[in-house]
Amino acid sequence: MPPRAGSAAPDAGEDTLSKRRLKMWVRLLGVTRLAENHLREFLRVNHGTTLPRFDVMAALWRRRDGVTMTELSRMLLVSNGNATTVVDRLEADGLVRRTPSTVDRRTVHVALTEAGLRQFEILAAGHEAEVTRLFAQLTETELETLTTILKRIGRDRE
Amino acid sequence: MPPRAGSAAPDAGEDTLSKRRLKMWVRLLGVTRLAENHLREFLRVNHGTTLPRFDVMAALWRRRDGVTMTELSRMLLVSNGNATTVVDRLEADGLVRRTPSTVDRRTVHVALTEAGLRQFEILAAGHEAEVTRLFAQLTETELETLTTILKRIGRDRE
DNA sequence: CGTGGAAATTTCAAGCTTGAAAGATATCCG
DNA sequence: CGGATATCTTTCAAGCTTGAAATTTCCACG
Repeated sequence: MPPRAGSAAPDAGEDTLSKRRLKMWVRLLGVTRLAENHLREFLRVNHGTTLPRFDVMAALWRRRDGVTMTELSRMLLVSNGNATTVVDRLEADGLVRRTPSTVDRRTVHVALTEAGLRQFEILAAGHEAEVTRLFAQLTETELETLTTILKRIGRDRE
Repeated sequence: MPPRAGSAAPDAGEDTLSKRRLKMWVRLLGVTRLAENHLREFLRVNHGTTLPRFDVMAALWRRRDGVTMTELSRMLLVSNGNATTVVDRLEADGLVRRTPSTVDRRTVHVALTEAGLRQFEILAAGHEAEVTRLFAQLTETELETLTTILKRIGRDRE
């Protein structure tokens, strides 16, 4: 690999910018999968539940007065069919409730039940502790920097 | 929310450190899902393939002389059963090949076939371009910073 | 040499996920 | 009003994923 002659690159190694973006993405994916695997294991062993169920409950916790199925699937970045089946199971377990909308008969409002609310509060505490453990090695500065950059990426795409 | 009296926090808002870690994780997950959804769509529409298939092929590309099933599942951070089924399908399509190990009869070596190699080279070019587009808005500095922090997180956990 | 435990792979059931199609309802506009 | 178009949800087939069990093989140690 010959050094590019007239290049303005500040000698950050052999890689093109494109390759560096690719490597960053591979790392990003790796860190995310590692954390997801860890959290899945935690939820399974300590609470007998799963990541997708937790995600749905967390979304419904944030929007306490209820959301439509479409809103839910957009919040979670999953397909509408997926949202349906996870909500089906949670509903069967009495953790969420579907209520037909009165103003638009196409839509359904989904919300946590009392039982769902109580269970989520327990799950959330453990989950937060686990996330803290997972990222404990980050300094406050790194945390801020990371959050800032991630916000910038998400922009225009949410 | 009363400000904590003797706190040493540099007024970065109302959140505890723990909540900020949680929010960072939520952003991290969001950015990753967004990018994954985008890449899945790209592979499906432009190449008629899927993300897990691409991931397996990419791993086999990096380790050209072949890996065992266990190595493969560790590289991808997925279960061994999962690796088996994805490799099954790729093998049925003639893109990868299983070869029983001569030294350890429990293990199998998996590698890309010629056809798999050729296909992967095409996929990889498109994939890289797409990743570049996805993260185009990051400056070089941000890219370096992000990569450094992600490396630090991955450490001790890989 | 044998035996017991460890490691590699596959198999399987259950749940997750997507993308497309179908059915119901709403909205726009001529 | 009425028809075309769009939106919301569910359903379904196919593929993905996990975690546990079963099978085979290896290795350490008595």
